[in-house]
Amino acid sequence: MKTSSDILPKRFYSKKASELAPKLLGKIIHRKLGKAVLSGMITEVEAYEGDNDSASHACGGMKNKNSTMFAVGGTFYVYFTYGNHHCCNIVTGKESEGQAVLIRSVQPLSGIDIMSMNRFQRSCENQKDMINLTNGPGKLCKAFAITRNENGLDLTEDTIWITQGKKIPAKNIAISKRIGISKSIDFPWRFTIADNPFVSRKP
DNA sequence: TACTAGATCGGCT
DNA sequence: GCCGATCTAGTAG
Repeated sequence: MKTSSDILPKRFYSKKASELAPKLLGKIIHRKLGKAVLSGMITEVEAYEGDNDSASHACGGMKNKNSTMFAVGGTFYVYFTYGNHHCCNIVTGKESEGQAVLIRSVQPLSGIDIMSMNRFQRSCENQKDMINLTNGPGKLCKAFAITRNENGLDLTEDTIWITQGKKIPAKNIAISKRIGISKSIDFPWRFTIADNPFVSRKP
């Protein structure tokens, strides 16, 4: 069991989104749910910056919907899209910069039965179910029971927090173009752990 | 296995 | 109205 000293400090999040994103790979995200704690290793992320990034929610300035994205680095930003999907982001940089890293996939580590019930209303039966549990932004939010109620949380507090986890060597990080957007699609700001099956799509 | 379309709803035009 | 940082089921090959 991790201790609180492993929680990544606020200053860890003070970098630009595109610099921080690869460093988040291999980190462990934890989410307290009642008496249980769900956790998973981050395997896939995408960076979204404010300026020069027309795909970012922050592009065009602060609005009601995206105001959390302009919070200080280390804040959790959750938004709702396509009718029934939530996506979760980690805000980076300084306050009012509007940068964030989208978490696209994690590898389930603990609380797997609870995640599976959240998503399938049944237990995982095989490896395929395990992968399908959290290999996409909407999927992992459902498995972790993340909704807009969690928007704006501080990632150094004890509801949702991130710990050091495993260090991923640079050569095991695959870089590719972002997925699922129609603007600024050429930015190489998608980072995945090479050879890890828990990603939404191979680069 | 690969591609296509429908679901579904909050916020912006 | 329309569109979206998605997912799933369905059809074709």
